[in-house]
Amino acid sequence: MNSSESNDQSSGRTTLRDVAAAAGVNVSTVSRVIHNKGRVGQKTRERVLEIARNLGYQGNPIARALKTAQSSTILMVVPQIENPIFASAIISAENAARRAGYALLVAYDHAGSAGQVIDDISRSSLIEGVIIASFDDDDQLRQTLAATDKPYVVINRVLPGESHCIAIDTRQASLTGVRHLTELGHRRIGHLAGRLGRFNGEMRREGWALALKEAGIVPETSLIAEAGYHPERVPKAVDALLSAGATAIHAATLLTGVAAIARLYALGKRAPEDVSIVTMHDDLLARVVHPQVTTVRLPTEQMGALAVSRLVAQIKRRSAPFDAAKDDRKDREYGVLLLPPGPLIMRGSAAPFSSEQ
Amino acid sequence: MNSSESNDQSSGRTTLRDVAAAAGVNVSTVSRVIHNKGRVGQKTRERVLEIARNLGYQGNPIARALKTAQSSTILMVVPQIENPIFASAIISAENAARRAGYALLVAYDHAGSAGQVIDDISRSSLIEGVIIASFDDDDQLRQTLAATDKPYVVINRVLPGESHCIAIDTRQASLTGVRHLTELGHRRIGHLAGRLGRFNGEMRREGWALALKEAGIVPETSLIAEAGYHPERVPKAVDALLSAGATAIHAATLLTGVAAIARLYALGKRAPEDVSIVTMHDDLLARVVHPQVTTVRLPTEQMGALAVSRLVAQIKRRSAPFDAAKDDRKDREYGVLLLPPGPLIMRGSAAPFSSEQ
DNA sequence: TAGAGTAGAGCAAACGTTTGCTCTACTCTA
DNA sequence: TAGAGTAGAGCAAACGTTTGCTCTACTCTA
Repeated sequence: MNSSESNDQSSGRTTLRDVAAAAGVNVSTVSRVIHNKGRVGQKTRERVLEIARNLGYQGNPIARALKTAQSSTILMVVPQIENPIFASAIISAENAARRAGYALLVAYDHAGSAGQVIDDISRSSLIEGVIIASFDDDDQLRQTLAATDKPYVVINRVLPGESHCIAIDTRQASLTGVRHLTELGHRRIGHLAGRLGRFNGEMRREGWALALKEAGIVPETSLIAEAGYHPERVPKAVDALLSAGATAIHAATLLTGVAAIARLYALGKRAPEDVSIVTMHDDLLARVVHPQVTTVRLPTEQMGALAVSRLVAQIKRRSAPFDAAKDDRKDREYGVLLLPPGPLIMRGSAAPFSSEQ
Repeated sequence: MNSSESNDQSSGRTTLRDVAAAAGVNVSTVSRVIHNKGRVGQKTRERVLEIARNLGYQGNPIARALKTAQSSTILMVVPQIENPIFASAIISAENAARRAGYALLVAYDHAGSAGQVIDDISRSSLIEGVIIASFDDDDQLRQTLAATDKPYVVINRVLPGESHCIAIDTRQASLTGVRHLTELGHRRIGHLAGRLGRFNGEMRREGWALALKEAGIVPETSLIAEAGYHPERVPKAVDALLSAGATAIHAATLLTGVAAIARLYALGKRAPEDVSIVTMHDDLLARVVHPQVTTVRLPTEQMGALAVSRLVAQIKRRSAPFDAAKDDRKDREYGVLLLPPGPLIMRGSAAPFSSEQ
């Protein structure tokens, strides 16, 4: 009845003012207690803390954000969420963000324009930085980045001239995978390519060629067939490689590698007896099919976590631009980061070359 | 030099005040123009609009949120992101949210406690509602929901006594799938079960049993083998079903269905020649293996989109609790929603029973 | 032509914080 | 014991909006 009786008459949520009133101190004191800032007496501190706890004070992130101009929110834009590489990057990024006190907004770039997504989201949320995975072409992505006034990190590709990139050295991954095949005695090794002309597609093709040359084999164009990330293009591509005499195939992605195995079955052939298959990225999928897939592990989780930590470092640097003392510790975090692939996981899809193949 | 020369001296971002000053009107007028609220003259409106455009005024979501107590942010908690069901629900939820003017925070519940996740996120973000997918048991989830003061929608399961649930009628999906097998002449149909005792596990088992009874077959316990969502448990489970004489298997999930096919290969058997496989949920995975998987499509995207629209309806209702006039239109959105499954997609993993099996 | 009505705008408070500055009452030192 | 120094607290402005209220200058109607 009494209007000063209860404070849940208005918003319902306990506010700094409520705590201050209950403790008989100024709101500024409560604020300082909560954030451990400024000097406040031992007894006052304890009393305020207890009252805050009793009243269930939570703090209003919005009000704090307005004052400090920091929303503690970052955005991650992905072009595909069903791709296990992005799924695992999202998981690890979300974990890393939460640990760093940031919330992660995830947006799916269904229109194929990361810039548009960023604009849309910015309308309803104040985001402090962006992690971008995108299939946009170099120029378009560069434009998007140029138009962004926020810190960002590009993942899963290297954009020439752009230093805030974190990618996986898939050239090395392909090299490792194909080397395994040459060591198994294969000489005619096909490459079921990703998207040629794009970063990851080219890296893989180069890795394939490198491993071949290493073994004294001349890479032949006829042993390259492009399928991108599209399983439906795999059968035709596999057929082409088989016609070219491939006894082994290096697939650019786990999904197309699995599809290649399926194609072999459909042709009445088998992996690895008739054709060996090696791909990259490890995931449930690799263990759920027969034969289980021999693959090079990719540090996708590391990529997600590092993207967050680099982004957060940028955000912090920006909010304290002249604090050079702290900067030196972070300086090494500048520059393109190309993560080495994980180990080769030998499972059942690759076997020694046999003259009967 | 002149402190009134430029406004990018402070935050850098154009503010309502900047626009008002440039247009020679009060900030309140600008606000009304931007939001189409209140009466403002035609000429003033146009002038303000143009100046706002020229200055690149964007609006500050944080300030708006503080004033209106609406952050336009919702949280989606998922227990697995690599599960294609959740991946597709996330995609569609994110799209629906963005269209409704909301941003979607995605959090991965790695600790198996949705409540903890909600608390953590609430610390850094003001969220208006929560979409929860969880593997917590009924009691734990109920506790979490009771502790939440925000609107919520539980997806992918029905919690007895809880009306804000959206699930897929997987009993019907299993019925459809198994009926297909009985129609193909199979009599001994094994069930590669999900997690028995849990909602989706039980629904599927019931659907399997229903279809059997429909065909005059008595469901036998020996024809049920539990594998959950764990592919590594599939081989043993499949072996058990085969020992029990199964000529066909209904797998509770696409992933275990695929693993079952792999197990057959490992045993020197084949699908569908030796054993037919039918599962549920359609996804790239179903088309990437050999044989391609016969499956019952699940409306996972619809589930994600509906979760958002129901949640948003709840949020709106809460912010205008006494506006009964608008309510009647939304009333039908109350109550548990059990979405009918999609059609059976016939691919290569199920074939007519043959006496040679 | 006088009075009522209204369209178009401005004023000012408020949302819940943070933080620079000020004030008070001590505790030291010389 | 007087003066300087400091610990502990409060004051008040500000972040960028939204919105109820007020004010002014019209345009009507009788």
